[in-house]
Amino acid sequence: MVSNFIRQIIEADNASGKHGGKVVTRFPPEPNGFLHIGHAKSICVNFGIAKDYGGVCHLRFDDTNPVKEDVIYENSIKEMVEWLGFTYQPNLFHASDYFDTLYAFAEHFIERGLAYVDSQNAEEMRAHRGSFEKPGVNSPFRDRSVDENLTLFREMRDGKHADGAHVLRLKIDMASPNMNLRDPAIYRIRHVEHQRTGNKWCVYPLYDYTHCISDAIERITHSICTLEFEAHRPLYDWVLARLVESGKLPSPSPQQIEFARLNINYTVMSKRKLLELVETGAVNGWDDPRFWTLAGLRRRGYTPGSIRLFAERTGASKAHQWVDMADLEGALREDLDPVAARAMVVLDPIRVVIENWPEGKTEECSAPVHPKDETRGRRTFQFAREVFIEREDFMETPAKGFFRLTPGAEVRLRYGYIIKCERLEKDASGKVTTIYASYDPATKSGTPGGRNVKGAIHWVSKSDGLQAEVRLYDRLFTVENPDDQPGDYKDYLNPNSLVKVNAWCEPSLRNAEPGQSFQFERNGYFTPDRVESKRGVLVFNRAVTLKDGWKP
RNA sequence: AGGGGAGUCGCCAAGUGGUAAGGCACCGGAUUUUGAUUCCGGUAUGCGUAGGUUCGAUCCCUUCCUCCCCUGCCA
Repeated sequence: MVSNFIRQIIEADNASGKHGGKVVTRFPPEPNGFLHIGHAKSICVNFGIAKDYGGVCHLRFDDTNPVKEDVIYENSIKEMVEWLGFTYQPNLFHASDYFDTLYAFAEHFIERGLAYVDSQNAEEMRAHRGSFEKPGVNSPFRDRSVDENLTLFREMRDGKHADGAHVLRLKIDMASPNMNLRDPAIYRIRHVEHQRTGNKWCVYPLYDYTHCISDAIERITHSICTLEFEAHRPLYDWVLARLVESGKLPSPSPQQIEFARLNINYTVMSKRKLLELVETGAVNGWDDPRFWTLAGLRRRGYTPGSIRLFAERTGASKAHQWVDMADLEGALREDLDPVAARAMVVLDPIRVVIENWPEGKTEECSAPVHPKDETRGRRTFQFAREVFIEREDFMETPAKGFFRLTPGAEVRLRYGYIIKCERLEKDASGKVTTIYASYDPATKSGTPGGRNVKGAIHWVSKSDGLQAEVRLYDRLFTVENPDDQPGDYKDYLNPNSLVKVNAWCEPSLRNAEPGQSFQFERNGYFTPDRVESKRGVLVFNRAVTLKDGWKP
């Protein structure tokens, strides 16, 4: 386990007995969108740390803004957390579980003269907030009496005022250099039905006020979030300190710790841009396999283990991360290589006719399901007169170092026979349409003492091969950081990010199901598309290519 | 009257006063009927910059530079 600054804080707290050795973290998504790889990182950090220190991690939906939130997002988020391999039961919570307490605490702040109802509109509040260089000025409503504040706040709660008419603010310091401390709003009026509390409330608490109190109620020990909340920490601490000093909340309070969010090159991650790409049809839905949403990654063939490995490798720090897409791909290869069943699939077929093989004859060949695990058994397929090989495994005029099929030369059809290219047939444009070859009957794969050649390529015979659609994905954008380019980020979409091909597959793939991962030998890792692949109509997604060490 | 953070190999990332871990990538070499995997070996006289303190500095002090975040009744 790699050390990082968060673990150091926890270990120091455990050593001093600050929380009695307990570690309780939380993953607090707002149910207003789908999870992406950045959230996965946060999930792995929070659940991972809890697990490593014998603690628990809560899943808490930050559902304080009913105008933006929806249960469909909540369900999707739960599904993805589970898919990643983490268990949140019985620690599933909602900020809305605490609305009663939050409200009572708000009255408590009013009674202590630490909160007031402000009747300025949003524009006036903004104008009075000042700027980075200039202090703000107090609201004309700042000195309302406790009774007046209480009365007004209760009226707000009781639906006597329109949206935006008033807001409840903490009375801190309008001159603070930290904008978050310039009398932050903590309650606003929203006559909107809430997905969980229905029409019980028409005032809803804001994030800064809600989050810290929710953490404290759940006895979270370490509240891990991203860097942009650093400037909110003084407010987080201020609210809890006031509640602790009046005995409303226990001590010690949770500690907010911020780490750098994850960025990955050749993609965009903001909710707004993801939504725009979906709505403009640049991609096909939230689970498009080119998206780094978790739904997209899953559909593409990424495994939970690969994402956990990736999260572990990228670590947690306060320096801004800009991680190579290749690192995620590497983690997938590493996760899949030891377990993925192998199969031969020709993605870009070229016909080969073996002229000295009798018409109509077939012969069984076999190969291990996994080359390093014979207990997984073997798969079988036919050798026949007519087979398909990969177009890129043939070169009419071979480049230096090319040791696959070439005119007059030999190559092994993996698990089958050695063949020799005798002559070619081309169409009008010069494209090779058929390779005529001969085979050497003494070279069947596995023949003791048999001769061998340098090259071995994959193939599928026409006699028992299956046809399938295979979707080849590439990076969604052509530049490392689409957000940092002149013009619109959408100008940099990769027009070749999806290429569909008709492939020939060995028969063992007949019953392939979504959720299964296969290594198509010498090509990459593929999975049946969970939406469109069916028995008899196979559709595979390429999750990632194999590493290719060949350079001409 | 601004405040808060960050800068260690191509990408991540430990170390925080005793002479630069590790991973990924990359480069060699071995094995290989996947140009994959696996296995061996290699890769920062250097820690944003310039000074200072010290026997000794990535670490402490000072200067400067670069980047990120903060003025929602979003989270």
